[in-house]
Amino acid sequence: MQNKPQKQLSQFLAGQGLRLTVQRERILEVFLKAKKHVSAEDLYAQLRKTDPGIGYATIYRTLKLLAEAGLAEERRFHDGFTRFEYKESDIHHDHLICTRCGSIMEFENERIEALQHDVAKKRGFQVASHKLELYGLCNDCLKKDRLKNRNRLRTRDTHGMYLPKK
Amino acid sequence: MQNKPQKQLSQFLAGQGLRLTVQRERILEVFLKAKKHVSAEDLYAQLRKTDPGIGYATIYRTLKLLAEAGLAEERRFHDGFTRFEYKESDIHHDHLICTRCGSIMEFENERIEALQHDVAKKRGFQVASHKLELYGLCNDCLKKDRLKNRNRLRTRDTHGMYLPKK
DNA sequence: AATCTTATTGAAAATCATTCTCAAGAAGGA
DNA sequence: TCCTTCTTGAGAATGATTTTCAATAAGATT
Repeated sequence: MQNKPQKQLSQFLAGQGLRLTVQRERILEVFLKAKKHVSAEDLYAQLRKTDPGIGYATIYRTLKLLAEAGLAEERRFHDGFTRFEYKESDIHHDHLICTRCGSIMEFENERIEALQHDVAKKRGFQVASHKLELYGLCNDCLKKDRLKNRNRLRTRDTHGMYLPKK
Repeated sequence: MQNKPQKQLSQFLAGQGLRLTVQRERILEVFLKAKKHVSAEDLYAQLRKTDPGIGYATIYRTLKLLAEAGLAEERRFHDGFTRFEYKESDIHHDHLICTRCGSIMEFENERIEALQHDVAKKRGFQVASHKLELYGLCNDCLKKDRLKNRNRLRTRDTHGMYLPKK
């Protein structure tokens, strides 16, 4: 069961009259090992360590292929470039994105999905896919903020005024 | 009350030590008249009819200003470019986007918003803003599909096979 | 294994929306 | 009117992604 994605790719390629190349195998391999939400740049940086000859174009092309093969999903958040995510199953999930540290968390909520369909139905709209992203501050960043505030409190003077830094 | 947006802009500019120019006035005017979700290109096309001298850069710059002044909101859907929408109030709304004809509809649903906050709270995440987009087929496009299918049924032969086109 | 066809690759050029640069032109205060 | 500083328009620059094209490699055929 370990090489299911590989099989899925080669079957897709065969079905389309396309060829399985070393580059495609390597890109898939690194893509699977990578953390979620990888950009083409991430993959390029990772791949050039082991496959120095590989080009940007090939990575972009292969990523697109993986998406067509159902192995990857294309995501665009608000930082200007496209990220890809391994698609393990058909379970859809949404994202929480920290605007300070850039971390991305996932969640799923069937009640939200149900309400979305209600809204659409009311308008005669047939939903094919959706995108829900919550932007804000993650727990870690909030913690750091609280720490900073606590320190600030400690450096007030006797009148309760903040002392100048340093 | 008709020129509230104009006032809002000039107050914003004054507050920032910026200047109210004819270009800015014209762009705001056309922006307000335009349909929702205008791109810089839309505005450029519209403006060049009456103000042929105006440049792309000025439009982009002004649109950004309008956003800072709280008059416009920047939106990025999945067609590659940025659209701006007049912000009439603080009521947030989400979008239904037809992937065939490109039409964009709006909706608001407080129950969805409430659930979003629940999800975030559970992770210690502080939501500042969010984005919810439903992609699919709008009522009109679905109607057209149904029509097409009906015609197709009528042109089957006596064995129930579809007849070749034309 | 040798051959042939056609997909694939890498490098560099092209794209395209958006941003920046900079000299010339306006706003608005003195 | 003069002066300072902001703004403008044209075109160059940016930067992620695509395309081009000649060289290379997959995989089918012999």
